[in-house]
Amino acid sequence: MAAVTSIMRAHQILLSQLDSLLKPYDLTFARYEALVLLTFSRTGALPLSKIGERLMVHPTSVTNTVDRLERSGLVRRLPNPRDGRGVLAEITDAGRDAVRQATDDLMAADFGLTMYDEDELRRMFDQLRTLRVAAGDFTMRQDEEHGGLL
Amino acid sequence: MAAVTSIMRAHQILLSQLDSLLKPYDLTFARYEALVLLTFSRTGALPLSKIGERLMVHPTSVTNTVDRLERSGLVRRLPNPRDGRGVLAEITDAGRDAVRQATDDLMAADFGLTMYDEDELRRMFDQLRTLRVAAGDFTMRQDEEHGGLL
DNA sequence: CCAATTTCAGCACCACTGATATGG
DNA sequence: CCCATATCAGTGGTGCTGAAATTG
Repeated sequence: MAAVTSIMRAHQILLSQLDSLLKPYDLTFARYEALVLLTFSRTGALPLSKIGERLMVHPTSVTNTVDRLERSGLVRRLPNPRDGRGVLAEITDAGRDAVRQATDDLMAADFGLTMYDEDELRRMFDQLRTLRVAAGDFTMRQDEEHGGLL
Repeated sequence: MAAVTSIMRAHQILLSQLDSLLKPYDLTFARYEALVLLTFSRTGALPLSKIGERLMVHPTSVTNTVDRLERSGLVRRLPNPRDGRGVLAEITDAGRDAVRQATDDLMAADFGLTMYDEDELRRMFDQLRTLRVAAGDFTMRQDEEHGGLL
């Protein structure tokens, strides 16, 4: 139970710090993750379905996230040329600028994890990986590089 | 960044599992935490302000949580005899029953952390403690025991 | 007069369900 | 005909802000 509470609180603390840092760019952490994913795709565009898979979010949530990004001009929707049912979200130049600046700010703040060194962060990742694997994370094919950022 | 993402996903995975387990009792994890806190207080009643401190949630969120618990009959509101401005949330018999059964279920499911042994869970708690301390968690006085559960 | 406690209205966000239109 | 993709409407939960009433 103590471990569960720790994860819940850690999430709460981190999210509030990151969202504060991202606010100037009209981004939330969820929207930032989606933008980063697009940045590291080969063509800067991905089907919404693929975004949902990678980020492990519900299809309706992807629609909502892309709506919000599109309204801010950071992304634009395109019909998927390889699937008439599908829609691509393509990052715009403004989107690339926003990601770049936001990432600079996040890195300057060590993603809110200044209190840990490299080894501790790696151990934390390794430990939580066990839980994520058990839940079916990490099961997608790595046919698109994303710089190991996600 | 990888560590941040891990914490976010771990939270997402755990919360969805725990909420599923708690649904039969008309509880969410947030409401369950509040009930547990009351269970381990001496008199079974606490001021809303203290609940907010302990759980690190906003005053308006405490009001909302207690509203929901009161509607389900798991808690009742009382005026605070030691502060005319204050309100106590007192756990009811139905509330104690719900906590007992819900806790049994959660323990049977190892709180969604079956894949870890005792040592790993302790290490995880210790590691995340650093972050929580930096954010001001753990700073309240321990004038009420809560069984080390929170 | 100022501060603390609680509540309320309202807003943003996330997760989900169920239904629907369209295309593979 | 069935399945996949995406969208929409709507619900519940959480987290906040700003304002108000009450009391210390």
